[in-house]
Amino acid sequence: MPRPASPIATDHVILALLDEGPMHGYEIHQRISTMPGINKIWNIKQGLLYAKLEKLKEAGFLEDAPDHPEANPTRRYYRLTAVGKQELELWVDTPVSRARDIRQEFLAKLIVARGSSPERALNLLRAQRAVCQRWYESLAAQQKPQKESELDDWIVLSYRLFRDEASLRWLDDLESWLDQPS
Amino acid sequence: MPRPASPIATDHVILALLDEGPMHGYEIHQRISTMPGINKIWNIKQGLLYAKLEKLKEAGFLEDAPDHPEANPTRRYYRLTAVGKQELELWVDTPVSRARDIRQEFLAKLIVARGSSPERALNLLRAQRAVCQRWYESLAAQQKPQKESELDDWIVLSYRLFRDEASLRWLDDLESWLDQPS
DNA sequence: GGCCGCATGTAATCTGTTACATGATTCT
DNA sequence: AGAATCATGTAACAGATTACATGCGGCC
Repeated sequence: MPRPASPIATDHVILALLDEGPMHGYEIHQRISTMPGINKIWNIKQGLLYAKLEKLKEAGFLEDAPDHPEANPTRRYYRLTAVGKQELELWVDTPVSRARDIRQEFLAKLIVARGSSPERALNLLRAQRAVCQRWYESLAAQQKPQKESELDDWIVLSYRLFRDEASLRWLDDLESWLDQPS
Repeated sequence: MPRPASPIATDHVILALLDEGPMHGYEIHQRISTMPGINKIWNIKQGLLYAKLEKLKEAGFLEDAPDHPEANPTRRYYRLTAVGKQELELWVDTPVSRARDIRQEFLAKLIVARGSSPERALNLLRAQRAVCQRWYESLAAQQKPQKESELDDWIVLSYRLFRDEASLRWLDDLESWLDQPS
C-alpha cells in the first residue's frame, strides 16, 4: 500500500481512536464529532468514514473484529493491527514538515499525543519547535528585494515570516503551559 | 452558474490575467508560473488549466476570441467578458471571510489589487484588517476552560489567537509599508 | 402505527493530480 | 534530421461532499 504523499491526519485520528479498543463505524463517528479539540479542527462525513475504514483495512492498518462480543450483521467492529499501531506511533511522533500543516495536522497530533502521555506531547512540541525554527531562519535569510518588480514576492515572504514567528511563540507558550501542570 | 461556496482563487487569477487582454492557454500557464508572488502561492497544472478555461467559458466569464490576430487551430485565444470583468472586480474588493484563506486567497487578491492600483490594494488591506479584527475579538471573548477535559479545546483556540493576532500585526505592517512608497 | 435514533452503506458530483497522447514550430 | 519547446487536450485516479437508500429497534 503506497503511503500518501501528504499524510492525511483524519486517517490517523481514526487509528488513534481504535487504539483504545475495537469500535464500529457509527461509534467512531460519534466519538470523533464530540472529541474536544479534534471536533474544532475538522468533521468527517459519515459516508466518507465508512469508505475510509474499508481502505484502512485494505491497507492492513485495520482488521475486522468479528469475535467482538457486540459484533453482528448490524454492527461491524474494527480493530487496530500491529501494522496500524506502528503507523500510528510513527505519525504521532513525527513533526509536520510544512508550515501550513500546523493548523490541522499538527494540532491533531498534539491532541492524540496528549491522550497517550504528557511526555509524548512535550517531545512532539519540542521537535516541532525545532522544525519551525528552521523554517523561520531560512525565510529570514532571504532579503527584501529592492526592485519594485519583486515587491509581490516580498509580500508573500513577509506573511510567512509573521506566521512562522507566531507559530514559534505559540509553541513556546504551549510548552510552558503543558510543562507545569497548574 | 452557481457560485462555488468557497470562492476559488485560481479562477480569479486567470480572470485577472485575461483582464490585460486576450491570451491563449499556454501563455496563461507561463504567465502564472512566473508571476511574482502568485507563483509562490500555488502552481496550476497545465491539464487543469485547459479544463478550467472551458468551465469559465461555460460560466460566461470568458469567451473565445477567434478574431484575435494570432488565433488559429493551434492557438486558442480567450477574452474576458463583461460578466467576467464584474466577477473579477467583486472578488478583488471583497476581503476573505475565513482566517485560513489569508494564506493563499487573500495574498492573491492583494497582488491582483496592487496590479490594478495602489489605492485599491490599500482599501482591500484595510477592509481585511477590519474582518481580521472581528475574528480576533470573537476568539478572545472565549475564556480558558478550567476543566482538564477541555484543555484540548483550549489548545486549538490558543493557536487561532496567535495566528489571528499575527495576521493583524502583519496587515498593519504591510499597510504602512505600502502607504508610503519608500 | 409512526417517528426517532442507530447503523451501514451507495451514487453522483466536484476539484484536483498524474500521466499520457498528439501535433506544430523552432533551433542546432 | 533530431531535439526542445510550444500548445492543446484526454484518461485514470484520488479525495471529499451531498444526498440518498436501507433496515433495525425502541418509544410514544
